[in-house]
Amino acid sequence: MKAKYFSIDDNDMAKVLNNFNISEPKNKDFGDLSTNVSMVLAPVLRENPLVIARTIKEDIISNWDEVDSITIEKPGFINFNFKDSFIREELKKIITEKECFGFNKSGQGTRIQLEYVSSNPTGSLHIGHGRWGVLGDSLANIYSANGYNVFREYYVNDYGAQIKNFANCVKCLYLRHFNIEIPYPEDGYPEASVSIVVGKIIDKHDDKFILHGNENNIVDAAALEEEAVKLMVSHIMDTLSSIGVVFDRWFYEKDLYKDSNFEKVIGKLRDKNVIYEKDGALWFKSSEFGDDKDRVVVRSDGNPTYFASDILYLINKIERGFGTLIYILGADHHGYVKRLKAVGKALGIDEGRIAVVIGQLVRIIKSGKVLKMSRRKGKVYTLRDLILEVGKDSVRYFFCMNSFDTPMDFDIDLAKKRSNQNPVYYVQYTHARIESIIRKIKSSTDTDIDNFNLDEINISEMEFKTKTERDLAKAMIMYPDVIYNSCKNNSPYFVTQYLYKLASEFHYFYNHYRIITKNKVNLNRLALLLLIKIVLKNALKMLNISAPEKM
RNA sequence: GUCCCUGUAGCUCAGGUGGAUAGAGCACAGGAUUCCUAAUCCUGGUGUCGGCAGUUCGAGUCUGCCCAGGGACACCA
Repeated sequence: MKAKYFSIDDNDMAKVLNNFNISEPKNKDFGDLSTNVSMVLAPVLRENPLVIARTIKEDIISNWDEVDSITIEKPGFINFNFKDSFIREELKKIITEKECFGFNKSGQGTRIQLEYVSSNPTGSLHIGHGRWGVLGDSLANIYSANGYNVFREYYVNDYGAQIKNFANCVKCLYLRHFNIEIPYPEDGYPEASVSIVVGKIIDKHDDKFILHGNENNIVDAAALEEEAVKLMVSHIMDTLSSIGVVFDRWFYEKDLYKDSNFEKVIGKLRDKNVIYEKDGALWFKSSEFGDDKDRVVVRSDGNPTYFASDILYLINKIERGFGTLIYILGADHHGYVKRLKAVGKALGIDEGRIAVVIGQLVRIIKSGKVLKMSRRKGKVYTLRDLILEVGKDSVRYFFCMNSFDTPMDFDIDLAKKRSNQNPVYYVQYTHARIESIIRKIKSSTDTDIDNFNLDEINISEMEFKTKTERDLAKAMIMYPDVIYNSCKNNSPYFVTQYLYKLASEFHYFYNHYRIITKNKVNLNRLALLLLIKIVLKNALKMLNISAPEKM
């Protein structure tokens, strides 16, 4: 049998390594961990999986110090339990690592840039932007926790046709305020939303942008545009920061065109022979690199397209030395993925360095009905409205609750409920309850909780007197895995799911066992409680959701 | 027409690399508090995993085709 291990050729070995797993079984009764390795080996070794399982059990797993009670089940699963001593060793890490418990170094300091939201500064953020913002921010936290060197960036489109259009709308409404009528742009933005910006400009600057005594040129359009963009960006910044979404850099599109950078890049692309002229426009040969068709870089009127900026920005990111670039885009932008990757390929950038996360769209549900958005009339339920209505914690939790692949419905009524129907409260209540117990210990027992030093707890002597306590301990030591996996899968919702599970186990524990009985504290359980508090806080911090002392 | 996403319990959704009896929450019904916050806990689940084929020891998971819903397909951004 042993000889057979060595007779596996590389091909089969790869297959085995790819397919075998060791994980928590769906059904807890099977044990703490389970592996399918013998079933994966069976076809390769041409041996009954049960026989292989027995060999592995005897020769390998039984030698592991961490493991207790190994069993073999039907098709060939090997199930085993952790020794309590192993769980205790893992628990010690919570005390030594504290707020860093759960972190790992798998990212090896790779510099990684995340770009998200990047909404045009021509209007308020909508609900979807909130989802990308929260997703991006949480993901950034998770990557950091996995040892990456993370940089968060918002790309401001302050260049091109859309911004000109916006500027014209602003100009028109601004002049109208001073009784100068010019026609409102036909494809202009809704007046209702533009007028908010214009109102602010007038409050701040009054008629500063009016050029007096000049018949042909009545307004300083460039300065007005600059001010309008500035106000919009700061409005967006305020909204996002109110839910904890902050950036290391706000990157302005205009900067890409400084110092004739554009001409230089076009020159480079020409040298690489990936660009050509047709119908008076300049085209990029994206179809040669996996896109459906070639794309225009410079229009026949001489203006660069948005795609041109994409190219410049991509090159800029690479030149700044980021190892991996993550783009978080809404589903309405998925068409860009192919051309973006095409540019990467054309420039010889390793494919794995450009990752695109496509998030599906969000609908608002209010009183059981889909809230209809009428952009034209400017009657939009904005992100700011949502934040004001349900609050930061609910916004963050709800946006992290689902896989981003799922189009999501945001149920406003649910998010506002202060009851067990609302998962945010359920999770936060756990923390508040722990704090409450601590207060109680302080006020009505002789245990000196203020000087109760976790470092002094002798975890090695901790006992798991009930299955509940052991399960709680086990749930806690699984937390680092959650952080690792949620990074690997770009899925912050693993953390929300974990939080809910941990909260649920805690509430069960709380309802069935007492920490304080007749003014005496059960120190074993108190220790467990304080450990949960740390893990809970860490997980909440990963999603930037508050851990309240009281509720 | 082409491309992307989705289809799992009444509703909202998990089901990370195929694995054991497909799971949570909500809703609904009943129960629990002399005692640390009842914003809690306990009990109650027969589902054509959208459909049909295929791959294999094994498919909700992989492949193909079909059906349904959402989104994207500009010298707009």
